[in-house]
Amino acid sequence: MIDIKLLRENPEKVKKGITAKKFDRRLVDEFLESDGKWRELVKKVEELRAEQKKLSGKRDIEAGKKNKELIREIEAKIAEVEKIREAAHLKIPNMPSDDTPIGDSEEDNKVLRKVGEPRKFDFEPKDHLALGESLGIINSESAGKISGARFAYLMGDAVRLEFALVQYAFETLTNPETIKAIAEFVQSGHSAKLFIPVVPPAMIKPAVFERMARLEPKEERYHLAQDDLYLIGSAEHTLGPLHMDETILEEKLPIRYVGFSTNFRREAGSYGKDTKGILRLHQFDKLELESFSLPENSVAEQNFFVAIQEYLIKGLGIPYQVVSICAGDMGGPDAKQIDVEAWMPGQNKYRETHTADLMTDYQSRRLGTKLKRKNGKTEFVHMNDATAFAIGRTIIAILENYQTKDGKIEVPKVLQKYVGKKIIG
RNA sequence: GGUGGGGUGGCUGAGUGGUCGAAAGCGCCUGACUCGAAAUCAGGUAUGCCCGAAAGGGCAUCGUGAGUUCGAAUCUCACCCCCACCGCCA
Repeated sequence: MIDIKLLRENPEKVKKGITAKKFDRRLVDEFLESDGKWRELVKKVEELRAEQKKLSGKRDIEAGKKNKELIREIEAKIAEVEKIREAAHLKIPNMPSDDTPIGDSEEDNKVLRKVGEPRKFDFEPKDHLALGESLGIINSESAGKISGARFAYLMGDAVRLEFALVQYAFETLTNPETIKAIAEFVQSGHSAKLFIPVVPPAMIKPAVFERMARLEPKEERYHLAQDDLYLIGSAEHTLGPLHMDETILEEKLPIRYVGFSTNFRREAGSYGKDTKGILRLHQFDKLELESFSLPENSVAEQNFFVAIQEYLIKGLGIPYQVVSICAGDMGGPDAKQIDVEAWMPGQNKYRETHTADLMTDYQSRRLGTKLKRKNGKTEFVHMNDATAFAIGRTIIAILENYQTKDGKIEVPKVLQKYVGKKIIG
């Protein structure tokens, strides 16, 4: 939810932001109109309730009864207006940050930097599926028979790679020296608080999903009708509400988590897109960063997350580019979105492997996650979430970038001790 | 799944129809004492919303929602969650 004060005091600014995000600007007027009515009615009913208190203090039963009827009448009206007001408020997205590129689609995203030279092959590089199948570590065919399209079996060394990535990330994110160096690199004095590893629930209640502003698009979610629960599409979905309806003391911030989870996505609307291999599956494992921070530090926190992503992927020796996502292409709750895209020789292009979202107070306002300042004032915390590793996609990047002429895979140096070998094949 | 107990402020925890937005302790803030700190003492310390330039005033909130009542933390109903024990089970 965006700040009601901003809506009332600067509707033009909100309209501008909303339009940039390709939302209907009339939502703002809809909100303001119902908000005006709502305020009028609230004032009235509160006066009546004050009267009611006096009457009950005097034990004036008759007058109290009459007054009560009036109160009920107005309460009914308020409920009506409030429905419209709330609906409009919830639909209004977060405002894009000032440095977010304007644009409608992927084409308008801005490449901030490219790091690492794509490797020159002296043979025709294969794509990950061809490599994975011939090595017997990716099995799409059986998955198709057993579970359908967009499922896969990871086997053997692909599984070793998966858990190697998990260990590599956990080790990095809980290493005081590394985190301190990255934090200092981003901004002098930025908190070097370590990440708490989490395995969060993979199912979530609809109401909480809604409060995370992540239930929509619903057609993208798997719903378990029998228990009215949704499968998460990211660990973010159950990490974000971890401090729902809580007030956190200023000195406890930032709080940082790294969650491992299996994620479920219906991939509605992407029929025919990336249908081969493991780039876009209904089920995939991912390590996700989530943090709750002071508002004044949240921009640096996002940069910190991006720096961690770069550290991790650079450590693997995979070329990548960092992209600033334009207003029309980013998520509703985002104020700013930065993606890291890894070089994938099999497709001869960069593909998204990481994303870092700055939510400012948009989610925390819905979730009721607040902070209490040392001076006693409370406000909403700022939230950030980001990918540490989308494991499947990182495996793709490793297979394709590290393939040898005879179809084997060199294991990136930082992973060798976890995989237990230098060559797959 | 069964039985029992319970959800109260940043935390612990009292309170079973009106004087309760709520005792007490912890924590936190301010002041005194101190060279300074600790300890001690005194005072302060929930949130949201509405009206107001402000001072201030008002309303709501004791898991959530509905209800009974002139009046609800306290009574009724539904739901959610937690704990204990039993059963079942990876």
